[in-house]
Amino acid sequence: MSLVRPPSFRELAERMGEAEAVRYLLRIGYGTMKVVAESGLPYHRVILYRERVKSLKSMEFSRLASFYERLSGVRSRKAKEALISRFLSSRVLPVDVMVNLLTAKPFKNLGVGPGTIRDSLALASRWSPERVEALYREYGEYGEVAYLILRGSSSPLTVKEVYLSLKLLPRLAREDRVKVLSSLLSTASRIEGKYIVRLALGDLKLGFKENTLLIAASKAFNVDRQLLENASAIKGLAEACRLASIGEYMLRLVELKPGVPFKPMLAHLYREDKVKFPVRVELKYDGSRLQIHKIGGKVKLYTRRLVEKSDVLPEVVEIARGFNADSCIVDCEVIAVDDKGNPLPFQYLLERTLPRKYESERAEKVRVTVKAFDIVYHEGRSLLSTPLQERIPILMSVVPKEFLAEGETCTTPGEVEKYFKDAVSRGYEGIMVKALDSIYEPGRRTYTWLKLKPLRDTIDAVVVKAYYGTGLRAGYYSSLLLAVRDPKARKLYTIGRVSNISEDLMDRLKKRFDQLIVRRDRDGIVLKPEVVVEVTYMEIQRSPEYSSGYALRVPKIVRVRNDKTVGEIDTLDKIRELYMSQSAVKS
DNA sequence: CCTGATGCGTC
DNA sequence: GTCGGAC
DNA sequence: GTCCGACGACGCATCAGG
Repeated sequence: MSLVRPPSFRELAERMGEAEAVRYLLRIGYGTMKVVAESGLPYHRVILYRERVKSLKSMEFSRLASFYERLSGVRSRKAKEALISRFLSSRVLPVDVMVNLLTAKPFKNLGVGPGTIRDSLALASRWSPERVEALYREYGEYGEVAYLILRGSSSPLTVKEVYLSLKLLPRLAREDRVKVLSSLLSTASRIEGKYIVRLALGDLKLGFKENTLLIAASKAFNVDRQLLENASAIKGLAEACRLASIGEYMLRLVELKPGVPFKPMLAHLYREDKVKFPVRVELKYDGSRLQIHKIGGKVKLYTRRLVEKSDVLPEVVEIARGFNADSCIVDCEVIAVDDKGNPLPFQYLLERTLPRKYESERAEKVRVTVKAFDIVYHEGRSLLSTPLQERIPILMSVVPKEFLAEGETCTTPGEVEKYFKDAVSRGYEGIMVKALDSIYEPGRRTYTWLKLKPLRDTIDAVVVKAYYGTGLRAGYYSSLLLAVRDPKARKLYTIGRVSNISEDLMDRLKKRFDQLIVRRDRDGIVLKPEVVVEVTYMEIQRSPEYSSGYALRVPKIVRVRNDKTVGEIDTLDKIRELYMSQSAVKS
């Protein structure tokens, strides 16, 4: 038996530092959990060291958390702007990091949602997951729940430690994600816990988003707002702010170039008083936005949120190879089509655009094509400030006719009306109306682009369940499950949920619903079918989810029908008919 | 191996 | 994708 | 007018659990 006591973790850490000590133990064959036990360090920190993070030194996370608190404490946007502006000017951290910590954007795809948070909080607080979830229902948000149930420790976390731990999550199995999160939460103070939860969910609930931050940054660094906006659409907000902090001249250097995706320009809903003649009207195709970048033989495709789809849609890459330009960026809609080239319902398209990998069987089942409607870069030249009327001829010279969105010029309301009616009768989603003198403003929603859609039929349906709201809607029933009747089977069949309910109406409905409760379940109250509502929608889809076999896409409440009883609501047969009449127009 | 829960991104 | 609501 | 928060449907990806 050896008389030499092996060195304790303390001694090792003093000799070589915490990180090295952990790695030493791992090297000599200790498992992660054994290192945790031996060192007394929190699990997340051991994992970080295991992943070769050298130092965790940086600003204390508690300082950031109290800044978050101050921000959420002030109500007016002006005040928030001022606080953010001062924070950014302070440069306590690199500017892009500060921006990221305010938008939580880097924490958007961690594979963490309410379920993971519930389990992590349960583990950290030793409450049961059921009780944690019950609190969530009451408060509508997990940050507050964390604040309520964590015991709170005073061990100082650093910003870097939290940042890196969260960024690590996607690479871990779910079980380990829960362990890392709960380790962070056990180490944190209660306020810190609240914001760790919110960061992990990618939503800080500070009452502002990118636009407010952008204005604050333009003030903090004294740069032109338009310039910053433009740079942000191309480089992302964090990078644009970093450039702004160096100097306005850096923003001027940011230019569109093929291969670098940018946020596409968006349209407002049509309003008659917003139309500026002459306009270009175009068919509105029911597909997904797609940016085609071409540079020499290389083609890159990006979605609206800048997700690259080049490998998933090889047909589109092939189409782009045929464009009559060496370099260009074309804005278009990708749609699903049948063998004859006729548009298919949106559902089909999802089977092609959602997968992350290309599979030939899928491609054979659902074909896709594109309908291009704009060009923003051509042979080395940005066309962002070139008016639409000049971009269109360039587009037409680059893109073969079959891949162009159908459109024409209108100079009077009558012509627009005629074009619209024709588009609807041909089964299209509606039309776009664009001012001919408009420039292309990346990332902005402007009134120079308008989308006009037809009013659809309405359906009278009965409310069979009401769901608890979350966040600001906690305590209300903010969404309603609807059903139609089948007179033959004498049964009700669900057709989906609807949620655009004003606070006023929610109050009134709550009183009625509370009289009709059949039973409560985990996410809402099941009701005696009595309250009738009239709803409208964009489209009826086949549904695997609802018992009717159909669901409403983009459903909207029109009004509550106090004059109708369950016996008088619409029937399943009518839903079937409406569905059939849709597909009939399309083919 | 299948199924359900969860998360994500499209509209 | 939509809507309601605050500012 | 602008911005934000709270919501709808779908299908795919991933993973835990039977």
